[in-house]
Amino acid sequence: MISIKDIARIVGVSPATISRVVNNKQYVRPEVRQQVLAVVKATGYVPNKAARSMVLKRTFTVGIVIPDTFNMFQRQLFSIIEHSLEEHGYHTLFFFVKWDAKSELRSLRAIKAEKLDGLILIHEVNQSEFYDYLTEGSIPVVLCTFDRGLPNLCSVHIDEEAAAQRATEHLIALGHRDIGLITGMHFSFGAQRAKGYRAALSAAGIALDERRVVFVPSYNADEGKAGMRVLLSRGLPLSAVFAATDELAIGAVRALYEVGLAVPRDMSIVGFDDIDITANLAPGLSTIRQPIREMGARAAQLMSELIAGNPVARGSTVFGFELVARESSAPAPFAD
Amino acid sequence: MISIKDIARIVGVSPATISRVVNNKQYVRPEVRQQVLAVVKATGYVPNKAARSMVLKRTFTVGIVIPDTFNMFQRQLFSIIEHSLEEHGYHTLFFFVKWDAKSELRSLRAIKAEKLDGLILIHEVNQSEFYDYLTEGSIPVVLCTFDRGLPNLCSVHIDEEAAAQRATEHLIALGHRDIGLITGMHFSFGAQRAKGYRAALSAAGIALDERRVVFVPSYNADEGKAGMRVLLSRGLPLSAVFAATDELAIGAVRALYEVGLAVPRDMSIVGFDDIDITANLAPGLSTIRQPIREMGARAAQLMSELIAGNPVARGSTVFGFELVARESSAPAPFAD
DNA sequence: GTGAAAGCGCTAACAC
DNA sequence: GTGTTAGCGCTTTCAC
Repeated sequence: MISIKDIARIVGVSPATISRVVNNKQYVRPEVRQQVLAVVKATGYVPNKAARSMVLKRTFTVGIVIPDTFNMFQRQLFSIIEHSLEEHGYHTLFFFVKWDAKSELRSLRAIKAEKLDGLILIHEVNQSEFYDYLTEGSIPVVLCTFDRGLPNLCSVHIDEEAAAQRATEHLIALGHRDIGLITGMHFSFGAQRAKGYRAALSAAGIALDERRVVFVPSYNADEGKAGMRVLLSRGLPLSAVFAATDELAIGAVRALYEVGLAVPRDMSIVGFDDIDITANLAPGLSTIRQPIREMGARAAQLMSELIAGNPVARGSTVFGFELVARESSAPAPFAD
Repeated sequence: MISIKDIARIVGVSPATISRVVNNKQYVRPEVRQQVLAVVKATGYVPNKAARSMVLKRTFTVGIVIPDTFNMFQRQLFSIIEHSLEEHGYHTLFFFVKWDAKSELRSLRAIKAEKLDGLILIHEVNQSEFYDYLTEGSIPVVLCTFDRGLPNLCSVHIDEEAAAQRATEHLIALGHRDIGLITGMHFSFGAQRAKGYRAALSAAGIALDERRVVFVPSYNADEGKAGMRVLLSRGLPLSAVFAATDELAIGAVRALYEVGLAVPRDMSIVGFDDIDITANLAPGLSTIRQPIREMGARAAQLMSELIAGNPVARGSTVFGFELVARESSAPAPFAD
């Protein structure tokens, strides 16, 4: 591999001069600069990042911790963050972590070894050892789409509970009273969205029946299908279901389809997240839109400020959400 | 940041000994080894990867080049590759590249700077400068889901044309004669799948009408919707459409829904890839299944062999495919 | 078994 | 303006 010394030898100057040119520093005669640039181009020389980061003690790389089985919302989000970070001059290194202690600790080790400039979490880890590392201040940290009440960390998210309440209220406003909930275990948003659902029913004076609530292990379409089957099997009146993610909603619609029920004719469905695909389903899925672009861009920007050492307000940045009513939710039968 | 010297000082031995322990080398007294391990654990010491890779001239990192706007198939694929690579002891660094020369060249620079142990491409780049780098042999390379007839590179893919032909034949076997095609520009698979479609029609003695073929700029649902609208606007008889990806198919179904047409009652649709979501749509999408797990695992395994310097057969590894018939394709009206 | 020393590729003082 | 030097954190001979 061609190194800075090789270039120096070819041009007939010292490595220091090459370094100055490559890093756009002053104090190089224009002619020399041109010569160096020419040789760099001809040889395809690119400075070794490892060597560079060793002396600079900066890696220009920020880590992104995401769930091993990231869903479409998270996929969109991390694409956005990656792009924003790139605009701020940072590379991105992904750490896929599973929902178990071993995986978290292994990732933590890897993260430490990389000597990253910063870390963005899209995945809620659980190990206290992990949080100790995050809060000890050795690295700038931004939590994205959740917070944990850690006051000295920056986080970017929406009001999950209020949003879920809004989704449920939408169904109530359409005249539905027998409203089910499919949500997931793990990750605090699953419980927060359940809380919003309960709050909406309660505010509308609808008695909460826990048999209309299903917690599934994960947030994908397969689980949504399974969850809807459980709901149907309980035999209670049910005219609408709020699913805690769009993917759960998609699976729920599928379960209905398999038993010959149509959406929204026989059942209204509302999802959550407004992932790309929802608008293109048939019927289009009513859902809660998170301002994903703005959230991702803000996370990247906060990170960049944090790394630069600029003063940044710690704590939560709470974004607004929006109900997007599409075809999957319709007035309840016999609604007055 | 705590370094090997710190550990050495604490334990009261030399850095060399610490290195031996950390890397599981021989020639360390058991007692000393235990002591070192204890201090490593207590301090949370993790060797600096940059320093390590500088002396070893290995980074234990393989790059994955993926399209900036990766689709769900590619998302599944790179998750699989990432996991497999991890099992082989490698980290993964992603390079998102756009379909333009500037982006490709920028990524190429970044790739060179990282001094990666290997590179897997899920994205077909175009710049000859990029291919020069890939073929010059300075780094192990595996192409995944495509090949470019570069005999000295390893590639893993299916027979795109045969698979597309199979998809089209499925529609023909259901009695369809007026079959449209929606496919994309860029990436050779778009053209290969179009070729398979044409071959199937031709083999069945169905005259090819180019007005039933639409090339859209990209492979997502929005484009599928746009493509279907174009097809409908041309006013030709049409009872079935083959979409070159599942996402295109999803958009096509949506376009039909918006004008009050139902699948498969009014139109049969076949997609391609068998992404996760297709089985959970309503109706489920008939499609071509690529053996994505096997392909991803093989790509990772080839890479690992290549890095180890083991002899590996260069050229293409061609995997089989499978037609998955679900509800979106049904017999043609008036089929005999 | 263990330590001292060299060196990986680069940047940043500090001379000149 | 430019070169010399030291050193980032690590591994690896080579003495001992």
